[in-house]
Amino acid sequence: MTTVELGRRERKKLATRAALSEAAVALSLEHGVEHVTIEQIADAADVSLRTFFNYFSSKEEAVVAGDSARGDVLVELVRARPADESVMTALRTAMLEHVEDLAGDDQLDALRMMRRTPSLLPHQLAAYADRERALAVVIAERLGDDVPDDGSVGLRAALAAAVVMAGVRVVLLRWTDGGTRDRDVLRADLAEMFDQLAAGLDDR
Amino acid sequence: MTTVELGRRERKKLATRAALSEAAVALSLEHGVEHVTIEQIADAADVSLRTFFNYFSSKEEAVVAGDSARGDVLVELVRARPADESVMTALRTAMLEHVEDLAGDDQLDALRMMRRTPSLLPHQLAAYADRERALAVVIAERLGDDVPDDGSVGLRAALAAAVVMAGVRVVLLRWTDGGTRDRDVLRADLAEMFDQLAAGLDDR
DNA sequence: CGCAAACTTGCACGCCGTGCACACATGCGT
DNA sequence: ACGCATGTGTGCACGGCGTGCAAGTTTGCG
Repeated sequence: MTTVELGRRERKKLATRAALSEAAVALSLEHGVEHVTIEQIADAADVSLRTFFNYFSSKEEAVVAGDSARGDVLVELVRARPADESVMTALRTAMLEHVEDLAGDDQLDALRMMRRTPSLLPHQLAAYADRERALAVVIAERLGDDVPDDGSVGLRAALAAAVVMAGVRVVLLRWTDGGTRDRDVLRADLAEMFDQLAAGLDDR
Repeated sequence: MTTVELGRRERKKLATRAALSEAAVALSLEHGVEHVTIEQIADAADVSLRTFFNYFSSKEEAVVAGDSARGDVLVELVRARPADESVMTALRTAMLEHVEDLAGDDQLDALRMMRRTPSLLPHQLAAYADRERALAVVIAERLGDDVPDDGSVGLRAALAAAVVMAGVRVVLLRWTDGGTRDRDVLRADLAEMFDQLAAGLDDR
């Protein structure tokens, strides 16, 4: 992790950012995203409205930030898999590990709130796209491709990243929308998703 | 097509919508999306600013509308494939047909402009998500699933739709970002994309 | 022709997002 | 310990955004 040594300044920044994001989620859970103003969020985090915009460029970004951070963890889990694992094996294993990181019911409630708020959808998808780019780089490295500084990768890596993120998104959406909170169900759906991808999605 | 018989009212509405969308694209191409105000778009389409919001809820939506409509065509092409084709065959064939619909250089310039405008990304992705839902329904019907009125579909259909849309997005992005305008290159990349999906994206 | 429904428009209002200037805190070299 | 360069927080101002509302206009239909 990069969280080893930070000066007071850095720590304060992270704390403020976290406070803003948490306030955004809490207020949105209570009143609905649409009915929360940025000013309320800033007040709850005890900073000025102007300062809010030093950290996030919109209310939606603040609400989604937590979810986004969880996605970064997934990318790191993939990177941490042994180099001799195939791409799809590494992705599958990392994803199943990642299910453990989904914490308690409050986080799940927040997830549900986000997934069913239409105005949040564009920003959630944009967050997915960000992680997809990061994941593509990790996959390209695993494939032995050399990745230029601009982050452009080959078709194969970009495709694998996009497809798996799409699969994860679909499975996660169905799980949060469904009534159950049983993680075994989620694990089973993820496994089936990877199985179908491996089988080429063929129906004949 | 559904464009057979429309009253004057409906035709005017479609014309206004098209005029707004085209004005949005033209002005964005000329000045950049960020520097175009909704008022300018409304003026160019010769309607009031207030009327703009009767058609689109944001500038971005208007700019992306054309691209979005093209996506609907793709979904219809898939639906039109013979019922005895497998899902992946129908998707592959429809997509290759769809390449023909990409018209001249001006449309391509518009596409390029959209793809490289960051503030448009969320709305483009949301548009993709809309078509993904429609595509999932078409796929579910082809699989013989019965689709309830709320549009919910099985994992298999949802997954196939999401994965193929993700693949198309990746290939299209790489093509527009690359220098070439050669459609044979695009066709080849699409074919390779489907091949890799069929092969389960496996690298061992 | 006349009415009901749909569409357009102007107005008003509050929120959003940013540039700017200035105050203040921090870290760093001396 | 001190002072300076740099970075961060805040208030202010301003223009654009998005919507509810009510009044005016057009369209479709009996």
